[in-house]
Amino acid sequence: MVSRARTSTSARMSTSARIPVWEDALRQHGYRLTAPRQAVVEIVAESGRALNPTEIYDRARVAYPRLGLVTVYRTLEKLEELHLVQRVHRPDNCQAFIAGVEGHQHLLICQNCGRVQYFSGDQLEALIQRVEADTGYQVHDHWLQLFGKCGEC
Amino acid sequence: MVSRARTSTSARMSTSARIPVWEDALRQHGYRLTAPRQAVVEIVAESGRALNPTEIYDRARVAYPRLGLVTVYRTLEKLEELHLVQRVHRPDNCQAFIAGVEGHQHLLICQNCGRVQYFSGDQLEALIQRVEADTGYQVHDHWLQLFGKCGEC
DNA sequence: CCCACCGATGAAAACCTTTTTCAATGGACT
DNA sequence: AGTCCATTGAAAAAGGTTTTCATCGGTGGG
Repeated sequence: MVSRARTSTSARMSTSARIPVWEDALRQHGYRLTAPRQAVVEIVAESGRALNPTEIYDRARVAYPRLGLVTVYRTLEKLEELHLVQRVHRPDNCQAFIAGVEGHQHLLICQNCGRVQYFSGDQLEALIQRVEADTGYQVHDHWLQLFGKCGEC
Repeated sequence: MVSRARTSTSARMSTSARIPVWEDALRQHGYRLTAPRQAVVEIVAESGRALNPTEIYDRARVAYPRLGLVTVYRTLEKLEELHLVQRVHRPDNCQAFIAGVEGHQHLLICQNCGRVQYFSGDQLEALIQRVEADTGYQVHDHWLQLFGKCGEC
């Protein structure tokens, strides 16, 4: 029951299709494409759940056992800088990462299994204008996150 | 330029008026009211900015120099459990605390000085229903945070 | 008003995650 | 193939949070 106009980018681009895009982005920003980086990219690009550095490390070592945890941190830093991944904030854990999407989208997170879905169309302009008038703040950015239970949980 | 109906609870209750309420809440839940706790409560209740444990520790020690950092952590844990304080999540730091308010309200945070203001009236019901229909998730909770620049910055 | 109990405290140690350091490695371009 | 320098992994350092434990002191009962 997904209306086309509202389909999230993560649904539009298959997770495996994301990998060459990320690898190009790394190269185009002067970063070398190495085996340990490929192992990290592969895990994060293909996960529909937010993963923390240790989880990524454990999973990526299956494909590349020599991988060091430090490299996971360093690769995530670069992927975040290129907006290829983004950090997911949850009440108990703000150190998890998920593949990013283009444009302004928000997250819907399953509290049970951690599955993450993007959505857009928040229409907060009126609210933001009202809050600006009420408080004297200038609003430059906003976060909206929904928490719940996914269809499979 | 604050419209009355929308005034935040934090504006309605003066920060100093919050202290006896908090102290009662602690007692009513079987927690003792001690000097170190009072020192912590006073700092958090009176701050309009989100403070992290070390900042609270530094400020509270002015009034109570024997205070230990561990007590700050333990007191924050209890205040959070009683919903008297809440954690503030920001892109770079999710370990800061601010006095909580009753009911469902959201945060507006100054990116420059850290001043925090509550607001309400998000009217996200329609959006949430649409996202539920699109994704098959059941939404149980949401976070909305605005970031910007306060009137004094 | 004093006592006794047991929750609360502070210091130190343990823990866990993240960052820094550094010598060795190996992509990418010539 | 050779050179340069970004990248790597291991180890150490750093930082922040939690646990441990002996002592202290609020609070309620006598």
